[in-house]
Amino acid sequence: MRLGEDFYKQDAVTVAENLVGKLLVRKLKGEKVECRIVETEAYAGPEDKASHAYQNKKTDRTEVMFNSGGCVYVYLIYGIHNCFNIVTNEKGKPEAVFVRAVEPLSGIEIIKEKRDIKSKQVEEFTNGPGKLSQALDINKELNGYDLVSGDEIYLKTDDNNPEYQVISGKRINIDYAEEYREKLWRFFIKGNPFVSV
DNA sequence: CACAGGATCCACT
DNA sequence: GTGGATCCTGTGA
Repeated sequence: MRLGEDFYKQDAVTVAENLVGKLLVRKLKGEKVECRIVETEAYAGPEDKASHAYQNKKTDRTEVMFNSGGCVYVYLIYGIHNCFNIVTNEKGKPEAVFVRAVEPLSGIEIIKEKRDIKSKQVEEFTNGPGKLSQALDINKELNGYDLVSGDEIYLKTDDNNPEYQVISGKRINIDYAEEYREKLWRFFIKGNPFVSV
């Protein structure tokens, strides 16, 4: 079942935790490429020193984070990689969930084509934020895209109800965030080979 | 207008 | 384990 508005309008930590195990559907070349989300991080509002929207900082880049939950936030990092985020909570509250890793379920051939690396390890195709963005052709054109009503990219529940355990931990590469480094706002599926670290 | 730096990845040693 | 890539963005002059 497709995730609706209500799901995204919860706080970022709740959404981050519940997003693990959900399916990400991306339309590429007229085909539906499906992936299971295996790792997320919450960037939770104006008090979070790790967030781009810390202290409600509103700029051209962070503006989408202030939209109501359910739209896409894409930004470029290190001049190279796009990062895929999902905006959460009510309009005016700048919160988002960063999707760090996914497990491909269908459309592997398309993913391989989009990724251009020597390694043939399947895990290497989508086990990191920049990697999954490249694999699923996620770029700035999708910034602000509506996951609730759009057709190019959206989320749904996994109706096969697989067994998995969700673990929380500290977020990655946010050394600048002082005491917010310690927050256990990273969530991932225990033992899943596609988890990034 | 100029500049520093980043929610990373990959090839190489 | 490590360094280079590479460019957009935010900031301050």
